[in-house]
Amino acid sequence: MPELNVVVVQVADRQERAVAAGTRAWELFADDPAVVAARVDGEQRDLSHELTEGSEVEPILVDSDEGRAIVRHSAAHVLAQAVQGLFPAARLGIGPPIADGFYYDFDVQEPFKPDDLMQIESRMRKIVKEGQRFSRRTVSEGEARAELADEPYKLELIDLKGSAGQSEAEGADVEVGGAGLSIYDNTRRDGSLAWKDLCRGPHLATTKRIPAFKLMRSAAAYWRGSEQNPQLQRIYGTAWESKEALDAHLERLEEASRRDHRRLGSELDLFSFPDEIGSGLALFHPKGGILRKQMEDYSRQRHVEGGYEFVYSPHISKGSLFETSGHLQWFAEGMYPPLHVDAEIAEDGSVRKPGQDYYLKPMNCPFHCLIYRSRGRSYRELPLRLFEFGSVYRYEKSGTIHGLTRVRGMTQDDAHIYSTFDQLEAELASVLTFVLDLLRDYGLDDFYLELSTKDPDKYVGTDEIWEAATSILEQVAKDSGLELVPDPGGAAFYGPKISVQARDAIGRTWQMSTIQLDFNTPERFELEYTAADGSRQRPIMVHRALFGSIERFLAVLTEHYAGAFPPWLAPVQVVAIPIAERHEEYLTRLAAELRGRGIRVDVDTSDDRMQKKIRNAQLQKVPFMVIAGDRDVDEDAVSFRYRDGHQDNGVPSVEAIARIVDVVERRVQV
RNA sequence: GCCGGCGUGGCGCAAUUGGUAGCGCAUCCGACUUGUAAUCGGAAGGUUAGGGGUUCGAGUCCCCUCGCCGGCUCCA
Repeated sequence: MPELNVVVVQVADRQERAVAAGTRAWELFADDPAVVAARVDGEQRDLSHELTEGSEVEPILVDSDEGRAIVRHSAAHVLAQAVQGLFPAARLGIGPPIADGFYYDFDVQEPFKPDDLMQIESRMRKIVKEGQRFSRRTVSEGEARAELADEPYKLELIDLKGSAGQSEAEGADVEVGGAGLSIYDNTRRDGSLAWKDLCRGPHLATTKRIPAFKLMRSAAAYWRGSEQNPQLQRIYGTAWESKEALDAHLERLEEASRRDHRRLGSELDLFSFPDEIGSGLALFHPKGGILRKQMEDYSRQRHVEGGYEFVYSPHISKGSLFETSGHLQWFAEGMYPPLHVDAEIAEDGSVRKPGQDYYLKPMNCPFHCLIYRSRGRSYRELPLRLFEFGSVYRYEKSGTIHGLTRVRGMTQDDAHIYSTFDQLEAELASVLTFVLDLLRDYGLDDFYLELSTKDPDKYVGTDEIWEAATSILEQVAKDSGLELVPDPGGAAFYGPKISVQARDAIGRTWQMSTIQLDFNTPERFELEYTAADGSRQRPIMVHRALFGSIERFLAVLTEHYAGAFPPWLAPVQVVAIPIAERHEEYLTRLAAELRGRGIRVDVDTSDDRMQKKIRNAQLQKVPFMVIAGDRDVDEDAVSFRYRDGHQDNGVPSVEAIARIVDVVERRVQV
């Protein structure tokens, strides 16, 4: 029997082996159920892949990112088979693996209903049980077209592939990526064909190897991601390497929903969105107001220290300002429509005065530019840092509004820095440090950076300035020591940017701060400064917002802390709980002292039972409960109870006050 | 904006095949004062998001509007 030499790469070692010709990848791994596919010479392959001389073969384990993607991709095929079984008229879109799961898009007459999902899922379970084999065969374009004649969307994908262009549809490369075309057959144990799909693979050996999955929801999605295209019905599912991993994922989702700031916002009485006001417009209640004020006060203090100057600008302006800035030309649909004022119509209906259009401002920068331009500027004044908590209004599409994270009215902690090119590097470095320090003070400390660079099809300014500015940004980002993720082509047309992404307590990432260079706006506003040599120069403008918007930042903090804010931010820092009515006076005196030290404290003098008061404070996630009964009063002490339920009894009141004040001043979490 | 789902007192929920709206918490009143997550009793509170229609009869069925939720698209 002819032999081959192959290299088997296990986790910790490489070993050369001679195997019989015709050996398939799975044979190297003794049919280990944890191995779902193989990496052969750098390419992901099915376990049934036939090895060739010199192949380097590495197992892909089910609990790796690649392994889970293969499980999910296979689950997507099972989903599609189940759907076409139940709804033979359903035409296939694409069905890729995604973070935490998979989806498949279908063109169907009737959108799926919740009951349909249950039916589909149970049919999927049958298919999994059947243990259908996934087998790959390569086909010519003509063969593929013939076999998929009934699947117009697949044919379109083949067209796209043929027409040189990379397919832009997310996930489409999963169907037709790589060199040739391949079709995956699902065959039953008796060898009959159950289903097939155009697909690059790889897949699991059989459907039975899908360890755990669940359908999550259905929703419409535009074909190939474009609003111009028809909508298909998408079914989302999740799939994992084990039942335990699936359960853990579902538990994470529940945890996320327990932390949902919209829910906590009403439970903790922080804010609301009354229908009477309008979509995406929030009302901050007193407790939310305290949080917001704390955030703003501390931010202001840091900005003073950082050399920013504070400015204010109105919420509305004549349209001409936004013509100068370019907003009306490019982003009018993102702005509230104008208020038309001052028009006068004569008796005979003729226009005596045409009137003016005023707009709610969607950004603060035009105003700051006018402040810059209000008089001649010298290079000695630069960098000039203008800061404002500026409230802006954007007419976001109705379907995109989401709690405090996507609103129509928001307040940005916005600043614009006008700088010479020579100052740029030092200024950007200090801004980035400033940003990260501030975010850390609010308890976020796990970051990475994203560098968005020029979109070659859409930009203003010279290539030289883009290159120079981009390399400065990159240098600054690298010097921070943080992970840097490139975002090629992601820049706005007017300049590159760095954005700071923060991971929260349960590992989700949020885009927080952005530091954005702008070569365009100074031009449009004809901003200048007089340089040392007397020449007129144009400053470079930097837009930066640290919180992004206060509303959004509050939402992120709420979810990060699950509503249990660190004491310095907590709306109520201390609840004093008397065990009986006769202890109220003692606690009232203590509370007065705390209040004198700037602590937000309530004494619960309601006629509830003390246990009930503890429960209420606990549900409100108050950081400190100080409880006093006879023993404490006698000893001039209090008993602490913390949010985690642990207690510390008989603490002398002087020490108790010091402890609370200390934690608040140090801005630490308890 | 698009597709789908949902919309019952402040909040969370219930109302068999369409038969005339209930419960818990919160609120108010009264009693009780009790060492670490819910004391007891009573009262008040809803033209079932709004409008139109079908029906002897609509919270339940149909249409429109508004809002919310989940995705898609968008996010200067």
